[in-house]
Amino acid sequence: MAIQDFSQSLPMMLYRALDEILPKFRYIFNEFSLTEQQWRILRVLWEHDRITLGRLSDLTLIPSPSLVGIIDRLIKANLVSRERSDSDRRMIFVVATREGRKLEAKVMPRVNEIYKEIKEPFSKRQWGQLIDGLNQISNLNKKRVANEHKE
Amino acid sequence: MAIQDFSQSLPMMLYRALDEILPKFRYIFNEFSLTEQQWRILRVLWEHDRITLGRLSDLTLIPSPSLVGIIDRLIKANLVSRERSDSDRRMIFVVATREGRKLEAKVMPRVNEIYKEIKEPFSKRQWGQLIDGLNQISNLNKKRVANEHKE
DNA sequence: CTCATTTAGTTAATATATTAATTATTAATA
DNA sequence: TATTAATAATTAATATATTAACTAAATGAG
Repeated sequence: MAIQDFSQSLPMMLYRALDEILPKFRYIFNEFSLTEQQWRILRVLWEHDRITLGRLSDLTLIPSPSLVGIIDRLIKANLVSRERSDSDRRMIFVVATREGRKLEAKVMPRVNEIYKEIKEPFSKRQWGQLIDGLNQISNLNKKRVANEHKE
Repeated sequence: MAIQDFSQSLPMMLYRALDEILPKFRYIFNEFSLTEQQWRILRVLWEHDRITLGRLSDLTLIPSPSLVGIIDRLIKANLVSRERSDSDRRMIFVVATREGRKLEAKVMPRVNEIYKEIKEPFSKRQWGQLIDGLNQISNLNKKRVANEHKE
């Protein structure tokens, strides 16, 4: 009890949860020849007409060095395109192509179905507690910083 | 509201939580020239005199094809060794070397310190709910299978 | 305006993940 | 026992992650 069980540590629990649910989604992505990361990018693009690489990295949690290659492959698959910003020529917008947009109607229903399946055995309260707890973990630093600023 | 917010989806919440806490640990691992995966393997070996690759893969959640190379590099660093089983010559045991064992006393206190820091802002009840929720996610299939077996 | 600094994106080197195929060994069965 | 099927580990090919260094463009103080 002194040293806690590794397999019950928070990082391993998070990994195991992902390990449990991701394969269900990947199975769908494979049908559309998408990788999980490609999916995440498209998923964000369906909510944004165009988005800079930096912001895309923040929203997808894909590190920018990885993003470069992933976008390259999405372009090769004719699902997105790159457009350099005119106002600030350092920035690059990523935009979904017509084909990229068409995928939404095909993939989302399948994904939503699986998501519902995962969520189903939880009560609304349980699920909320889980999400809250995860949110609290994700905001550990921000809260501390916010508190520091208060004084 | 019809389609839920991507950034609040369970997978992204899990990723974000990992993204928040892992760098804190990696900072320590780097001081000992360990990668996160190498750490996970050592962490398990400190609780097992020897362990087969298959079981090591289960406990660390590192896929076995990855394990091969990671173990190679741990051997090169003189932290573990491979020993083929006599009873079943397909199996290979991984064993920590003297040097590998010595790391425990150096790394664990540092890691425990960070872990405590992460856990601290949570009440015991909150933390328990989080762990329970994650456990429930990780056991989604097992429960269903168990229920199916009941009949 | 000029130079130092910051910012957005990229490149490079190495490590790991994913999926499928392969090898060696063991178990199972006719 | 000869064959076939299952298992443990590995290899191969491609994609992604991590960390550091780098380039080009924009910002900001003097």
